[in-house]
Amino acid sequence: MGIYEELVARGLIAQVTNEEEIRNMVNAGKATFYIGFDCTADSLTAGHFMALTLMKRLQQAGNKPIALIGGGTTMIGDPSGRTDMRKMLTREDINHNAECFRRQMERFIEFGPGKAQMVNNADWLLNLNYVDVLREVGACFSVNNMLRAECYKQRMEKGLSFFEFNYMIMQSYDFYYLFQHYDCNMQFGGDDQWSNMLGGTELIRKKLGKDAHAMTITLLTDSHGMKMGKTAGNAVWLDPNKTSPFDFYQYWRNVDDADVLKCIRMLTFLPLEQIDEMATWEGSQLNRAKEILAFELTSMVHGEEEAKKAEASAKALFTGADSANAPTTELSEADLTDGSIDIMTLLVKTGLCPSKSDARRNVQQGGVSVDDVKVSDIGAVFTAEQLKDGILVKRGKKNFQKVILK
RNA sequence: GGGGGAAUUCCCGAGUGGCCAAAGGGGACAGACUGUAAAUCUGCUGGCAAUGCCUUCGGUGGUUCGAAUCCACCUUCCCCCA
Repeated sequence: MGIYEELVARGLIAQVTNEEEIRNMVNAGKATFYIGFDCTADSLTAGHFMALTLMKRLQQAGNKPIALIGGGTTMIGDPSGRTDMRKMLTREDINHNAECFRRQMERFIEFGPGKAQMVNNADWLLNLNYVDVLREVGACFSVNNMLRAECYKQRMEKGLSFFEFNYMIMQSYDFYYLFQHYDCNMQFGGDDQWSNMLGGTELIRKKLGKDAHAMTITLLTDSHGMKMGKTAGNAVWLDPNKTSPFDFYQYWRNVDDADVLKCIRMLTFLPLEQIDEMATWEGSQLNRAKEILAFELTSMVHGEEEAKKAEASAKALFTGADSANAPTTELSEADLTDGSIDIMTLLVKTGLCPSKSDARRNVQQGGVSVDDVKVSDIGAVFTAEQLKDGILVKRGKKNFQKVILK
């Protein structure tokens, strides 16, 4: 089985421009492909993770990845699937973000001569001359066609500025540029990028009379059709300072029954035979599959060491065993009032609740416990004596902090 | 260029002088049930030194005892005509 067949079997491929040619090229390790990353934040997210694993899979099969940092395109912002315009970022922010991306990617992909490369489209986009671009590139685009593109549909109702409308042209130019200067013959991207990507292959055909390829990755959605990798609108980050390894682990540990197998297939590197066997598991047995998923992904992103810790913490928390690896908050004497601390202040200090009002609600609704004893009195107080040995504070079933007085 | 409309809390969306921290829905959070799942039911959803006080209805001023609500100007967006 070639790499292309494996990608299909894992359900990773959504659309391709020419299946036959792409299969041959990819299986023979002859593709030089790029994936663009918009650097709108200072960390990659779980959503980018799939793209990273895909680059890795293809690299292992002998193909050459190019990670394109959108230092130039981020100056505009992709309107695809958005209902409002993105906030404009400054150049300094964008450069900082690009640097953060690079560090995270190096964990997955081998960069170096003859291996993967990283490029920044700021290097060629920012110096373009407006009139030249209009004459050379703009002439190749039909506004009529662009308006029909799926990615602008939503914006046709809310309004789309000319500024953003140009995003597709910039992205197409990237491919055109990489095709000429880096022998890049294929573009990868999320399925929502399809129309932007076709813009690139069209441009190359019109300007150079040559064929380039495009291939999209299935968007990872849950059983309700929502994009995965987000919790309550917040992204699940790959940066351990933004999403702790434990929270990262828990995110995957808690996916829907209906989504586990799909996630394992698409995101992990476990052999397909092993996955097919898991597919026969049912009911509560799926919990085992979720543990595997969470462990595999956490070790890829944060290392096996961290994955083991997260797994141990999770087990300890839910089985009531020792809490040696629990996330810990250290308090000092200064955090105490008259040698003790009340439950509401404690919840806020540990970050378990955002405000005292919220802490009060949680206590009143019976969601708070300390060392597995429910706290129902909002005036409950803990003394320095109790805190010295450490106590385990829980809000709800899944949020907890060990608190210790230093 | 001309005319008309809109901006409300995490999101959608009611509210057109006091009864408004602001209906309803979604989401989130907590509880019950479970398998750390889903579905369902219940509670809850600005903050605080909490039967009270403070901040919030695009921005800035104004009218009024009192403004999300009225007036002026500004900003942004939508629609129609050119």
